[in-house]
Formats: sequence, structure tokens, C-alpha cells
Amino acid sequence: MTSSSARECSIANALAVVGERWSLLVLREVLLGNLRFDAIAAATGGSRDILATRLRTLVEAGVLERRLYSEQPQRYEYLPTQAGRALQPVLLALMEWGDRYVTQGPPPTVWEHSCGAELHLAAVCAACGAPVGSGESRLVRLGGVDRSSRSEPE
Amino acid sequence: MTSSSARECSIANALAVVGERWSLLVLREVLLGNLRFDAIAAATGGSRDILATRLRTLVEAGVLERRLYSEQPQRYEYLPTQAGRALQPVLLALMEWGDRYVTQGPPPTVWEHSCGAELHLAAVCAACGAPVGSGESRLVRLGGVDRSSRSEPE
DNA sequence: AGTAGTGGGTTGGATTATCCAACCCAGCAG
DNA sequence: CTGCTGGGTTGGATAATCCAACCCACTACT
Repeated sequence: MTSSSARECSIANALAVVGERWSLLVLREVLLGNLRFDAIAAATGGSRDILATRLRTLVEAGVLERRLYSEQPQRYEYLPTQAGRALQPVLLALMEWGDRYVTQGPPPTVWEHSCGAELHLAAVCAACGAPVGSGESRLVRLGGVDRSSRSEPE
Repeated sequence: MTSSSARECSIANALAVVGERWSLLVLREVLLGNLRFDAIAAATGGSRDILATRLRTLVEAGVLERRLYSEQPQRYEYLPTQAGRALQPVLLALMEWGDRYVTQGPPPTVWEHSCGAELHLAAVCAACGAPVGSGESRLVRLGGVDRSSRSEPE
């Protein structure tokens, strides 16, 4: 996975934490308030053994927190940490894209501004504030090795 | 997968298309202008057989387009479609989260605009066109069940 | 002509991951 | 004392991934 020639990138790092199967669906449920194991298993449709593994790794990664909510009998629930809540834009971006390009029919969910119009996530330039097309951007590697995407690397 | 009790959701639908291993990294490269098979394989670090499979499914899903760029010898490259370009917010959201919560030290790579400034993710109002602060938005679920969720439980 | 290199993949075999149903255990409730 | 709930674990089958090696059509070097 961590091949020496592979691009070093926070997208890949993020996916290493939440990119496995079911992880983002688990996050979706937890952010919706479905905190208990059985509820998560039912709502995601994932098998219980994998979900148990995912929940464990997400807790270890600091994305979720496992909390005892009943002493007798012992019962646990999963809460989002700050890092977990910070994944909301990722889920929102996926939802918007799925609404538009995958889901048949009208978007089941709409994100709207307080003025009533629809909201969308967009990549904007920090300086111009303008929306950015795909050809107008590039990844720049900091810290010595500048690996521009347009030129051939080595 | 398509369990009858699982939540119907565009997040899950989106992940069914681009949620497999390497898919989003392939998209990252293509959006950066790395269009050729060998370049994608080198930059992502994925094995060539899986990347060939991913590229095929992404083309079938309408996210990429396979185009002949040389007749003799026959050479192909992969271009993002409109749906592919629309995934940029997903990648940017993942990168921002990875920068903040996974990657140690400063961001190894920065996505920058052609003007030199950094790109970042923003919620923009379709009517106003203005950036939107937290608290001014809400999710509306159409089609019967209105599951209104607070924008940020902080 | 022979050799090496490039681009875009396939193939085979080993290793992991995922799926699914069944099971376990503790604490209740009838 | 039987069954139900919550939160998992176990075993075995199936699918996905990894890795190195190979293939083919062409071009470039010697």
C-alpha cells in the first residue's frame, strides 16, 4: 500500500482510516444518532462481524468513542468524536454526488440555505473565491520534492 | 448489500460506484491531469490488474471516458466526465479531513488553483452564490419522511 | 537485423477480506 | 425455565486484492 513511488497525500491517508467498506456508512448512522450496534447493523445492512471490526478500528482511530450506557446489563453505544463529526462534509459531498449522478428520481435529500435555496458543496479558490474547474488545479507537494502533476515525475 | 431493511441513501449509492478500493485515488489522478494507465498506476501505487478493473467499471459508470489518443500505436487515456469532475468536492473534503486528523505535520500536498492560491471546500448557496456559515443550513428529506437533522450538533 | 523500451494491459497463484448463518453470554420478563 | 434483547464471536465458503511475470504492437537505438 505505502509504495515508495505513490503520491503522498491526505486523501489516501483519510481513505486508509475511513475508506474501508462500511466505514462511512457506519459514520452516517452514528451522525444520524443511530448509536447502538444492532441499529447500525440493521440500517447499514453490513454483516455483524465486519461491523464489529470496523467499529473497533474507528474507535482506535479516534473517530468514534465507545461508551457504556447501561451498567446492568452492560451495554455500549458509539458516539462520534470531533474527528467523526468533522467527516460530515465528506458524507454531504458523497450524498450530493449520489443524488445527482446515481440515485434514480428526485433527490431524496436536499441541503438548503436559510433563505430557502439549495446549498451545494463546491471547490473554491481561497483568493478569488470563484468556483474551480478540473483543469485549473494541480496538486503541489511541499517539503522539498515538488511533484507537479503536469510534468513527468522522474 | 441490497438488504431490504438497509437505509436507502445516496451516500450508499455513491459508494457503490466510487467506494471501492483505489477508485477515489484514480479519480484524484485523473482530475489532476494524470490520464494514462502507467501514470495512474505509479501515482496511486495500486496493482495494475485492479486498476484495470476499476478503470473499466468507472468508464461503465460514466465517471471516466476512455479515449484513443494515438492511432499508431493504439494508446488510450482516461478523461473525467462531468460526473467525474463533480467528485472534486468529495476528494477535497477527504483531503481536508486527512490534513487535519490523519496526516502528521504539515499537509504533504496542497490542491492549488492556477492563480496560486489554495483550494478549499465551501458551501455555496445556489441563489445567493455566497459562502454559507454553519448554522444557516439544514437537511431536508423529501418524499414522505422528513428527517430534519441539525447542521452541527456542537 | 537485433535489442531494448514504452504503453496498456492479462494471467497465475498466494494471501486477505467479506459474507452468512449459527452460536455465546448476561440480564431480564413471562 | 423459556424466550427475548444487546453486543458481540466463531467457522467455513466465496470474493477481492496483491504481486510478479508475461503479452503484444509499436518505436528507438546500435
